[in-house]
Amino acid sequence: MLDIKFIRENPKIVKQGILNKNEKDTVDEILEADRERRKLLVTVEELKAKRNKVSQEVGRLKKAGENADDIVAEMKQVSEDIKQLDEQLRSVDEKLKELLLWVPNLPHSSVPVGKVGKDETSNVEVKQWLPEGFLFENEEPILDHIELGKKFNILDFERGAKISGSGFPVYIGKGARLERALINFMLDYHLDKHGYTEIIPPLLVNRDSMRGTGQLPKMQDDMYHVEKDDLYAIPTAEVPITNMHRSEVLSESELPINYTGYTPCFRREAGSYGKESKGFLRVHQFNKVEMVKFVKPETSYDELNNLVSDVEDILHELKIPYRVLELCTGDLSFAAAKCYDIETWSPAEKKWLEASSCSNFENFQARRANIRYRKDEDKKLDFIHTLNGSGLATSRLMVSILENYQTPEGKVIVPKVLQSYTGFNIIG
RNA sequence: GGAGAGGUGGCAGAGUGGUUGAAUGCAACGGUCUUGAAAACCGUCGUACGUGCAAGCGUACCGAGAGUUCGAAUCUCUCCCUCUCCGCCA
Repeated sequence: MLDIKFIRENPKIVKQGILNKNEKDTVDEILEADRERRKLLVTVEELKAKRNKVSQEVGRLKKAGENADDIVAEMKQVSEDIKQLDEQLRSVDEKLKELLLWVPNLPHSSVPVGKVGKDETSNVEVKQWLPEGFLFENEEPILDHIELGKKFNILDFERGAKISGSGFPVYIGKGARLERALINFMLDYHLDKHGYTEIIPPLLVNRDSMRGTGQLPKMQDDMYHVEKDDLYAIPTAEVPITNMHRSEVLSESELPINYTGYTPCFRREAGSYGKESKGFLRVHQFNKVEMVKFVKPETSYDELNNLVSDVEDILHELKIPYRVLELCTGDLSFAAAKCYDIETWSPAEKKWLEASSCSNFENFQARRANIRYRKDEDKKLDFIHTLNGSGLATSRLMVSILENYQTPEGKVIVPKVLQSYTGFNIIG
């Protein structure tokens, strides 16, 4: 959520940011509601001040045994007016809040501006890393991850569709073990090498949590919702973990807070059928190790770099070719001010696949979720900055691992760092 | 699912419907004392919004919402949450 004062004072900047993000510009509507709200507020507060004052006077008069009927009658009318104005105010207030919830975060000034219209072509590749001996062109025929999954009986998309519907993969035997190895390896690495604290959060969360991180109201249709209890299945561990500190005041000395956690993630992906939807490329349930940071505002861009570097470490260990993209304004998510995507290479698709997204939300989520810290220097409260990054999503990563680690003999080698976790070195 | 108890400031804990934003204690912060520290003593010590160049002023907030009243932390109703016990269950 943006600060209404900031919008009031910088409408042009806000409008430009919204335009660059291809979101709906409601700034004028907001300013109008804000003006109306303040006008009503001044009027009603003056009346309330009067009521408070006179009511005290009534008390004094009655105590002294004097008659107060006249001013009581007058105050009765004032109270009636207050009641009406309060009702108007409440309605304007609600409208304003709703409008504000739909305003996206503004892109950081360093973010490349995309062309008008939803556009990812202005994303900038800032880095590419390839393991030793890697070639983009393979001499031997390459099987894609679906064929490999079938061949070794380690992945079963058809049975997943039978059990739940398409997009719910089943992992079998060595596939399941490899998946679990990957999760454990990544978690252990972040804990031991990067110093994160592990969280196992709830997978169903309430409305306030979804609003806090910015999924609601915009992404309503993309989420699984348990109607009976009004709970949402998490689309990412970002939601429960960031909301751990919702409505809390943290002390400066405990920042930065670095959490990591593994959870399944659930996404309805409404309306996305047909587009890159085969196998693991787009699923309704997948596994992800997530990293979440709560930091002081002045450190958040350094922390964003740390986040990307923590993801890269994992890929170096796994020896998976990847590239880092700096997203342009048109490709930035609703809540992000700046974001790097990390994409891993799929030799069968001959494509880069998004396996991680590292974002700085600045104080956008902190405002929505009311997460603040008390500064040492002046003891004042301020919003913290939140960041998160996938470290990483196993589905896309699994595609890259299976496809990149194929041997000419038609087997798949388990990446070295995972072997102690899997207990086997080869599939097939 | 059934029964009961409770929700007040960072915490603990008062609060006959009328200078109560809220006693008191602890914690925290500043100071005096001390070679230093502790103790003791003195002082400060909520947040948000609005308004003003500013000092300031105003309003709201005692789980949430509605009601009674000139006036509600205090009375009434509804809801939410937490805890305890019983039942069911992994």
